[in-house]
Amino acid sequence: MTEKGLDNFFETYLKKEPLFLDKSVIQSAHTPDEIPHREEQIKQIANILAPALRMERPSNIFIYGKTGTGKTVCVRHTTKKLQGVAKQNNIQLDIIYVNCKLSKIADTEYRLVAHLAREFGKEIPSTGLPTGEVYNIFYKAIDEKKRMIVIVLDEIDQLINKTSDEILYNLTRINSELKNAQISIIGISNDLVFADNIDPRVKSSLSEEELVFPPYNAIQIQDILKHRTSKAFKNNVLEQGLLEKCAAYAAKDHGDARRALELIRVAGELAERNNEEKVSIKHLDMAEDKIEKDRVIDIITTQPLQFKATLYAAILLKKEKKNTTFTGDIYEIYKDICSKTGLRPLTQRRISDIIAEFDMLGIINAKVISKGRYGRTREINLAVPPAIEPKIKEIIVKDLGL
DNA sequence: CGAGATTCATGTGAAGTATACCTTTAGGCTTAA
DNA sequence: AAGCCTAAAGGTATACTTCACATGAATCTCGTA
Repeated sequence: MTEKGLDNFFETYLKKEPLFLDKSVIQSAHTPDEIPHREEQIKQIANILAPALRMERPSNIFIYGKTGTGKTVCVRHTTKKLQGVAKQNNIQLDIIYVNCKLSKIADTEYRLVAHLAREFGKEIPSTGLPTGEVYNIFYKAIDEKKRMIVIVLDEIDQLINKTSDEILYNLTRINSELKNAQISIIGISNDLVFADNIDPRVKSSLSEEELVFPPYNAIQIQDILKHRTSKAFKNNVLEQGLLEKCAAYAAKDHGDARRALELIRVAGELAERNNEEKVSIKHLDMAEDKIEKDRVIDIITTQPLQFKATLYAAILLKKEKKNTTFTGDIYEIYKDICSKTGLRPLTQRRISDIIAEFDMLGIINAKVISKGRYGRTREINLAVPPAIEPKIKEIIVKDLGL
């Protein structure tokens, strides 16, 4: 594009009628004022948390529900309101929200507690301190004055699966050590059976109250979509039947409202980019692809080099022969890649773990199978759409300097 | 022919190692009175 | 003498390695019909 062309481009962009009225309303960070079909749950959470306003420690809450059932939104909404009232009445109440899944923020006990302490303005080094010491710093930081603290641990199942349930034990035990402050924990889990695997002692103290968020049905998702899109989009830019279709997409396996909202937002962005006046079903399909693509690419670019090399081996191997691959094959190719790039090869033991992690991330499907006489291994398949494989390869090749 | 033993290739758990980073402590140097 | 800097000592978390044992169905072996 020439300079002149670029000028023109921005000029026309500015003149162009935007399709959006207020895009932020359907972005994932947005906490709406009204949450349809969750009145009951919000009421319950509010009831449980209300004692905080009288400086009585609210019961710990454990919330289950699949993705996109409004768990996070409801908790954020309720805590926000709670904090608002507390502030007006000069009540010392802190709400801390931690998403355990966001890579590297809180994926070990140390990092979680360090993160919490940092929320209270303490400097915690990334490594080197005993975990117990970090707990102490945290205790001291919060126990300075009389206050209530509500800690929201989102996607807590990820954290516990990766480490152990000791973290929860320590956290629930903190209260007995505190003189002034009191903390209350809200755990949010996507995994419905997750709590069955944790220490019963921990479980009973953590889930003094339990809430289950059922999936939305298609009608409810439509409702939510209507509600939000009416604020986000201009009138009449959504093609007839689009919301219904979008809701149907999202309700395919279970009612995932977050996904529905993301779909419609991305569809809108795509339509706008193509200078179209209406968002149509075509865009919805494109959006579905784009979301998946962005998700995968985002995960891959942030992986360490060794992980990339491993994934590259899996991709190469898939090209070579169409049928499924096994750990040993991948390891051989991986070693080749290492020697070509000067990367220090890791052991097969480690690669096995890396493969398992990619499985968790949903980048590959790995199933442990026994081939009888011919041993036992993982049966590995790429789980990324073939369309974006070249893109992934490109990224990895560049990063590995091949 | 069928039950039990064997076998393979790797899964998996535990313990050990390397690295990077932390705090504490003690000694040496500087500085100011 | 007090204050500050530096280096050594002693400690931790994390990512990885090493070691050793666990797995589980295809295949083999061998006793029996």
